[in-house]
Amino acid sequence: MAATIRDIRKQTGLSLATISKYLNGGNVLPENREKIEASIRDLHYEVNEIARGLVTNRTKTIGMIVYDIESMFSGVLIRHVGDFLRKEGYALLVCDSCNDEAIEADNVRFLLNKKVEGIVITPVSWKADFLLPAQHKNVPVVLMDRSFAGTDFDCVKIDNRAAGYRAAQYLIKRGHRRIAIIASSVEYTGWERYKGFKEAMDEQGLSLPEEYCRIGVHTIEFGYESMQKLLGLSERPTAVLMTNYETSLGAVMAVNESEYDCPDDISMMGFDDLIMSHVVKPKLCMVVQPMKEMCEKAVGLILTQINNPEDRPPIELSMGTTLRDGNSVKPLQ
Amino acid sequence: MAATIRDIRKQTGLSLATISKYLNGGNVLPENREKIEASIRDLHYEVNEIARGLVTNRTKTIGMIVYDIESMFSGVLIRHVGDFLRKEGYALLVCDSCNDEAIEADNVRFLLNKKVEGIVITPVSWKADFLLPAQHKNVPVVLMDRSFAGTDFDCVKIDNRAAGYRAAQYLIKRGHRRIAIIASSVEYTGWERYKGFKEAMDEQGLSLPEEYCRIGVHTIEFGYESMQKLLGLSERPTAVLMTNYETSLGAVMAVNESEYDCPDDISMMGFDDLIMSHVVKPKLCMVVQPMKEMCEKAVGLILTQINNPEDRPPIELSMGTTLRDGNSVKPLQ
DNA sequence: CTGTTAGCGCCTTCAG
DNA sequence: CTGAAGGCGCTAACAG
Repeated sequence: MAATIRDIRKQTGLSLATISKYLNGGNVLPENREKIEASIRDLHYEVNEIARGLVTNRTKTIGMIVYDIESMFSGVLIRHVGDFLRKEGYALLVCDSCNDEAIEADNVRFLLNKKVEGIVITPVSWKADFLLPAQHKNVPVVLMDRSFAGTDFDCVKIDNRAAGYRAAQYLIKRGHRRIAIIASSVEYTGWERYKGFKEAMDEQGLSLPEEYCRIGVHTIEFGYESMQKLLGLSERPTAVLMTNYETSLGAVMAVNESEYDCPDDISMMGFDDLIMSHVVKPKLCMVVQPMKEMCEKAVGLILTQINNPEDRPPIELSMGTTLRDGNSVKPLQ
Repeated sequence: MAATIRDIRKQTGLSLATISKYLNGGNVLPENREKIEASIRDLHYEVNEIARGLVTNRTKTIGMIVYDIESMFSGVLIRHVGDFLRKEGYALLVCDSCNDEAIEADNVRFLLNKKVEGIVITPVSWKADFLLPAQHKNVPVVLMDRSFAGTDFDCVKIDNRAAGYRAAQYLIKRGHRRIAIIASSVEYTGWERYKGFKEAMDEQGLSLPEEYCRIGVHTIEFGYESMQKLLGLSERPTAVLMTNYETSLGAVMAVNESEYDCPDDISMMGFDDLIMSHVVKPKLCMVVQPMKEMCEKAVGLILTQINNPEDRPPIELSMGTTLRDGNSVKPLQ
């Protein structure tokens, strides 16, 4: 079996306490220090984090629950959160909620059993009940991407409403009047973005006919179908806003397969600049979230909570989005 | 703090051993069983897996290392491996190699420190050196998707060479002679699939001009660029094989944006039926891997190794692929 | 079936 | 600065 500090004691003649102190960065006489180091090399000793965890009550592990691991958005989030955490010596335990609230609740219990020190989550549910067990055990939680009304949790997201609003404004300013939207009533983000969009339209006195308003779910399929439907209307919209990456991707595919040209026949505006943008023509105008920064903030928040367990009001970070120019929107008039 | 079995002892008057036995599914007198269960409910007791792990030397955690978490392939793998593992009470610790061999080697050490009971990995490296530490510690390893020459590890993958071969045959049988390929020299899978393809072409005495042979890397970008280049050739190929999901996606986009029509002007054959297929028109002919079954097998192998630590020769499972028909390949003549 | 007694590998007092 | 002793929460022999 693996070497323990007892083996080192045998080799060095020092006591367990001294060795432990060395391991934890305490002061040890130079000669003893050398003895220990030599022994560690000799025995290929490595600290048993499990045993350490039992006494310190720290596992150096964070749980991350994503709403759907098959979404590309989740992949990017996991990568960056994992990266930042690793730099701090933390591991990431990943759980997938499969867009299902019951599984999501299970995941929380599961991670709690694993004694994670904190949970970063992109929630499926629209209410916070399922996080109660974490609160009871004082396990820090950071919400990402989505949040709940009147929540008690730290949260990192963009101002989805403002993003939707600005996107609409962008199109309106360029002379568009018949604007359609592909959004979601299932995902919090899609719904908020829709509300911002609607607000801007209302302010300008622009009507949003029912058939321009494609509210469904944030999937490639839905983006694709919706765009097909929109293109098939007798009075086509002149511009369409897609409220997330998947719907953007689906919509672009539908247009490219159609007889219509973007931006000549129809203007498009998307969300979330993931891999797609390097590939798609015309270059899509889109609302871009600072994904990496969001992950950095989320990791910062969770570590702060872990290291300073004092009670403080929850921090809600609303990150700014960028409107990235492209040539998928044609100025009218 | 959280309740321990000592608290239960206090409430029930039973001994630690009895309670422990109950917790581990042993036989306990009905009345004692009830007492314990009542106490557990009362105290909200939950087993401390850390403490348990310290004595049993089992963490009930498996590490999974993916070559690139931003690839959609990885997302699907993680989902299914995670699902099957959860059913067995195991957690999944996910690491991302970012397509980088150094990070990959780090990941192995990291997981070993976390005392995972096994490692499932889609490797980046083409040689097994970096897995030596796991072998030394007798930590089971299962390779997925890719493997090494003369390896000592259990492995679940498809016969990539045969898949490439059959895909080529499919096109040749339908009268295609000028066939191009978009493959990879970086990824093991792409390279193997290319070799199978080449073999079929050679057997039929069909030439593969250099400009038809686009060997690069398995990304959307590369698939996109490559298809553009192929479409721009004075003597266009009549069919193109893309050797993975990302390149398939990129190639489809390039064709749809071009002046050419699939399958009238160019036939296409892809790999890996992920989300895309529900959306893309024309329905792409593709080589389909049994992803879910592969994950199930991988989990089976790792659990077998864990539960029967006897030495046995490595098992290499080669799963069959399906050629899914579509209408992206036009029969010539 | 139940209870007692030792540890698992490590950290943390407290004396020295 | 170092050593001895006790304990983190649980399981694994043994006895009874």
